[in-house]
Amino acid sequence: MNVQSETADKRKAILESTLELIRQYGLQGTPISLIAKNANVAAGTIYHYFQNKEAIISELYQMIREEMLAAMFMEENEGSDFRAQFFRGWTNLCRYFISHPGSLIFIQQYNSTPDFKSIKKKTNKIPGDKFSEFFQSGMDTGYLKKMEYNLVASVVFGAIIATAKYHISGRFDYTDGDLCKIATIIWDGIKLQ
Amino acid sequence: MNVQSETADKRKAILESTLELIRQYGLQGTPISLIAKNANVAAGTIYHYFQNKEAIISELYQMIREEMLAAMFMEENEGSDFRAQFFRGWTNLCRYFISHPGSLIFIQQYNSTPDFKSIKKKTNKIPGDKFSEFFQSGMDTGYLKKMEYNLVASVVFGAIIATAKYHISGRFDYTDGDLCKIATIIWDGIKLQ
DNA sequence: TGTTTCCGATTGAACGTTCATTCGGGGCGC
DNA sequence: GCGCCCCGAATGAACGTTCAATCGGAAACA
Repeated sequence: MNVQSETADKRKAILESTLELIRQYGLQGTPISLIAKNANVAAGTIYHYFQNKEAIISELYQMIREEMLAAMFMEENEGSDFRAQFFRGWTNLCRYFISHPGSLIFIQQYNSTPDFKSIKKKTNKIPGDKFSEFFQSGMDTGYLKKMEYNLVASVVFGAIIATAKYHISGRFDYTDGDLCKIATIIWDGIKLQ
Repeated sequence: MNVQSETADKRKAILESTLELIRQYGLQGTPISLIAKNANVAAGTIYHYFQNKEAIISELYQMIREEMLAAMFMEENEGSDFRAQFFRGWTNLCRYFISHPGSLIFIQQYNSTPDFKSIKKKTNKIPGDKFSEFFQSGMDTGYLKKMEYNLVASVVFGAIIATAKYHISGRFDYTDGDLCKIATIIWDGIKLQ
């Protein structure tokens, strides 16, 4: 096929194939054999690139977490006011999940699969802090009601997940305008009245 | 043990044991053998009461859905005004999940397990309508902003799930007062300003 | 009451399948 | 010919499900 090292390609193919299959069949519904077939690779080859199935899952988890952060803080946010930053951040993350359904499904399944709970702990702390700082700054500058971070988090992140899930499942269809409306609802709930 | 028919007890024990094990080990992490041991029953006995594993899961799903509805519309809501009805309904459902962690975990896993998606369709319609009517009446009587149901649903239900999940996972602790504060955030977001 | 018959409830070993992982070998670049 | 990449059949553990055998109490009969 290509000139460039196929080694990297195979590894990437395995990861992509795994994510795609998990989106379709779920975490426990995608055996190694299927991953191999879908990546045009023999089952044994997978064990050349990864220690075991869990290592694939783990690497996908790390990748997706980084993508999420990158998606949320995509553009320069420094210049604009707090409300605009919030809207951009919220809709960005929501759109990320909507346009990467595999990522949402993966994260949901990963989080509700007790086997993987132990590994998670390592990388848990950083994102929470970043978000919490953002909302704290909103309170300090008088944009937001004074309230604890965990209360805001429930509403803000809960709505992101729910919206993306509804959209992906086909239960509802959300246009860009709808996302803005939802962000407005949330904003009206958290802003200093 | 007891005088009363042990037949009914065994059936119930199997269901309860299954729910408890799923809470601990997840849906695919609880084999029939474990369910049997935990219910003090032989593996074969389970197949006397249920056609197969899926039938147990299915029955649990129906049970929990009914419990959810009952929890949300627990008290008489007819007399009070819309705002009070909303607060009671929201906190009731949230508290239900917090005090029945197995139910939340089960529902989450069930919804994200493609194998069971097909059976779900049968009972999907009724609850959505009930909720949608409730919010529609709020808009008609001038309590809520005019907006489509699916926009409200994302925020309201998203926050319930997220709050209960945070609480159960031990990430945050929510007191009754906290639940009220979250409900207030949401109310401020959806009410007619 | 004592004995026999009968039937649903219960058991757990056995079965067939599926899965993650291993292993021995084949081909290709150096 | 050595090392690396890759293959796919083989392996064994785990699982859902089946089934022939047993249990225990209720009904029938004496």
